[in-house]
Order: sequence, then structure tokens, then C-alpha cells
Amino acid sequence: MDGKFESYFKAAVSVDNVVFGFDHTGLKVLLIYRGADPYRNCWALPGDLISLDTNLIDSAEKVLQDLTGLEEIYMEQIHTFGKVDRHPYGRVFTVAYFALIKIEDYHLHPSSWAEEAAWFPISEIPDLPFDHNEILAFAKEQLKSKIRRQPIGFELLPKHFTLTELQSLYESILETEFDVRNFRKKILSMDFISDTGLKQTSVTHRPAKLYKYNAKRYSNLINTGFAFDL
Amino acid sequence: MDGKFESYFKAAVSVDNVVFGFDHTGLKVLLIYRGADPYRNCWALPGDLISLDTNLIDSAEKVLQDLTGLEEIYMEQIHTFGKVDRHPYGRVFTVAYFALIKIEDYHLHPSSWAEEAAWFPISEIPDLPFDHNEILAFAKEQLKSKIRRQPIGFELLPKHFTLTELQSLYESILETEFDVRNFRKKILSMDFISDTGLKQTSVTHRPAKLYKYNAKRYSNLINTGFAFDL
DNA sequence: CGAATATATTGTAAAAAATACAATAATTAA
DNA sequence: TTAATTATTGTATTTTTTACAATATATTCG
Repeated sequence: MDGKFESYFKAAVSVDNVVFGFDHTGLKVLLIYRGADPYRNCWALPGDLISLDTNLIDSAEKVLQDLTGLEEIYMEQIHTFGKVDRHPYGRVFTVAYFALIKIEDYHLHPSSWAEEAAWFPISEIPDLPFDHNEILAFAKEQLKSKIRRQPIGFELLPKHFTLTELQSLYESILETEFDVRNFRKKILSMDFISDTGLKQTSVTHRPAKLYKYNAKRYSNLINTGFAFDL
Repeated sequence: MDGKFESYFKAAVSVDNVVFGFDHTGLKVLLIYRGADPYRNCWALPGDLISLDTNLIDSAEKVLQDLTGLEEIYMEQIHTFGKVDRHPYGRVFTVAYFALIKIEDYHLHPSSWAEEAAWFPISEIPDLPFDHNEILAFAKEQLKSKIRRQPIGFELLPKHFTLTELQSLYESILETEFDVRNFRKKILSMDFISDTGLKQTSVTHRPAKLYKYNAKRYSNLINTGFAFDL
């Protein structure tokens, strides 16, 4: 390569993760309280600059791993943001990912760059630095559209869940309501959610049956041309 | 900023465009014959390194503009590729876009970096440099999934088109076949394709009616909760 | 133990959408 | 006028979606 390319090799690339979690109060996003400049002492999306010797996806996974201590997190690249002035230190492109985690598996895992992390209800997100509010809005739309066509909702629920919980998850994310009977009919007819034979315990009313998602059955269905669509 | 960030600002970012076109022989992709290193004298996706003072989308649009001479091209970001060794000159991330153009509006528009450009049928794509075959495969899947849920197919057709052409477009992209009667019933029931009152000329058989896409009607429908799904 | 409370579970009829299927119409060319 | 070629259209059947409310199972409290 001759010198005419030099001026291009002065950009940085970061990853930013929109980490979703879900509990009985609704959909939540994990934010970190920045302990370093720029935007020290602000809530922001967890992210990091990428070292030149690290693959994109590895970098995104490492951020998540450091933050949550969890392995095998469901992640998906959503969009790359690259406005000229989005970062005060220079030209930084950021590749955004969304991640879905089981909120009850999450244990706070202090890392060197995050003083603190906390779950924020999706409807109570503060002003975020950089273009993080824009990224979050994008991620929310992506999740909404994705969850209707792929069985990824289960990533947000415990291994065993009730149909009421499942319905509530879909209702939160899609911002709509379903008829209880029709929702159950449809979900169960898809044949990849199976009864565990177990029931809820420690509830003060009729306990619900516990179900689990059967990924193997789902991929069998896909191979026969089945298309999930809620 | 202090010196500890310096090592991150040594990456380059490029854009690569997967430009789709369609005619009676099927779906096509526009490739350029590279006149400069690296990979001089290879067919490749049209793309360019991004200057530090250029926004991502502006850069992608400029590549298309220089290549086709067309304005207002339908473009959409699809994915960012960033494997460590994907570029021989250093760490280059590339943001891939797909673009849909009306193939008959396209006139070859020689640009400084492209010696030649040509349409390749989607089934006859040669080996491409970098990870361009991977990018192309990704774009094809994206187009397939997108075209079922958004009325973007019209971007590939002339302003006035026959229902047979429209059906053939969908069949090419989705790699399936539709029943003629059912396809027409469904498309026309969606109410945003209107009869122009015109007919084909210079055909040696019964001429077909010419229709046009009505974007205004489509957005009205969307606002009433309508969801396009083919 | 019975009643009150709370949530879970289930079926059916009507409407809408998807599917399967083939005859007729309009044009040019011979 | 006929042959050739493609365009256009309808209907009956099946499947899916929708709308709608009564009964079941557990706990807690008198």
C-alpha cells in the first residue's frame, strides 16, 4: 500500500450493547454508570472501543461477559452509527448489538470500567450520552420486529415459565394485548413449547403449569417450511 | 483525551453496496471491475473507504451516485463486517448497504475508480475479493426477508409495470411460485397498486394493463395499522 | 371446615383469509 | 380466418383468526 491510504486509517470503532431483561414489571435495559471520560458520571449503554486485533463479535461478547458474567448470551448486530461528530475524541463509528438475558441469572459483576450498572424500565430511560438514545430506540424497534418472527422471547424468560408470563412478555414488547384463549391456542399449536409437568409453587392462588421452550422441535419445524409469526 | 486512546484510532471504515436490479431474465447484481489495488482486476462490490469528515450514509450514497448517476436510490444499511484480516492493508471495517434500482434507468457512468461495471445474474456471481461473497449472501437474505414485509419491490420495476412482471419479481426474489389468480387477488386487495389506464405496446399478444405503485395510499394504510405481508 | 379471593384454564361459533383449481379474453402473426 | 401467445377472472373448500365467559384450582382468612 502506498501513502494515499494513510489518512483513512485514523478512525476508531466501538461496540455498544443494548441489553434487555424482563420481569413481572416489564421490559428493562441494563445501563452502566460511566467511571471514565468522556461523559464520566453519566448513565450510558455498555460498550467499548475495539482493539485492532479483536473481531467485532468477540468484542461485543466480551463487553457482555465482563458486565454480566454470563456465557452464551443471545446477541445480534443491529446497526452501525457513524455520524462525524458523535464522539468528542475523534471519529468513532459504533456497531450496536442487542442482547437478551434472563434477568434472574444476572448478577452484578463489577468490571474495571463500570462503576455501577442498573436496570432501567424501558419507559424510564434517562438522557444518555453520545447517540445512545437513538441506538436504544433503534434496538427497541428491532426487538419488536424480531420477536414476532423468531422464537427469541424465551431468552428473556427463566427456563421454566408460565403461559401467563409468556403472554405478558409479548404484550410488553409489542405494546399490545392478546386474548388469553387465543394466545394460548396459537402458541401451543406451534408445538415447540412443552409442558414440563411442573407447577408454580409459593403462589397464593391456583398455580400455573410450567412450560419450556424446545429449540430442537423449532428447528425441525423450520426445516419443513414452517414460519413463526405471532 | 489522553494518550491511552491513541492505539484505537488506527482503523479504517469502508462502505460496500450490493446493488440489485431486475429485468425479465431475473434478479441481478451490479459489480465493478477494480482498477486499483488491492485486488486490481477483480470483480467486486462497489465500495469506498470513508473519509473522516464524511457521514456513513453520505459515503454510501456517493458511491452509488458516482456509479449510476442516479439520485434518490432506495438504500438500506444491512450489516457491518469486521473480521481482523478481511483487508490486506490494515484493519478495515466495512458497512454494507443494499440498494434497489430500476435497471432501465441505469446508464453506465464511468468513475475514476471503476474501470468497468456490469450486471451479474444472482446465480452467476464469480468469486469476489475480501468477504464480498459473504456480504452478498447476507444482502440476498435481507432482501428476501424485507420484500415480504415492505413494498420495496417497486423500486426494482419501471414506474409502470404489469402484474405479471410484479409476480415474476416476487417469484425471483423469494424463489417460489405463486398462483396467478391468488397473487393478483392479494396484491390488488392491498389497495396501493393502481391501474394507470394504460396498456403494454409492442407486444405480440394480448397486451397487459399497466399499474403503478401508490406510496401515499400505502402510508395511509400503515397509519391505520395495516401490515403488508406477502 | 367453609367462604372469599385470586389467578389459571378451556371451547365454540362466526368471520376472514388462504388455497386449489381452469375457462375465457385480447391481441398479433400467419 | 385461424393459430399462437399471454392476460384476465371466479368460486368452492379449507384453514386461520377472531370474539367472547364460564369453570377449575389453589391459598388465606374467619
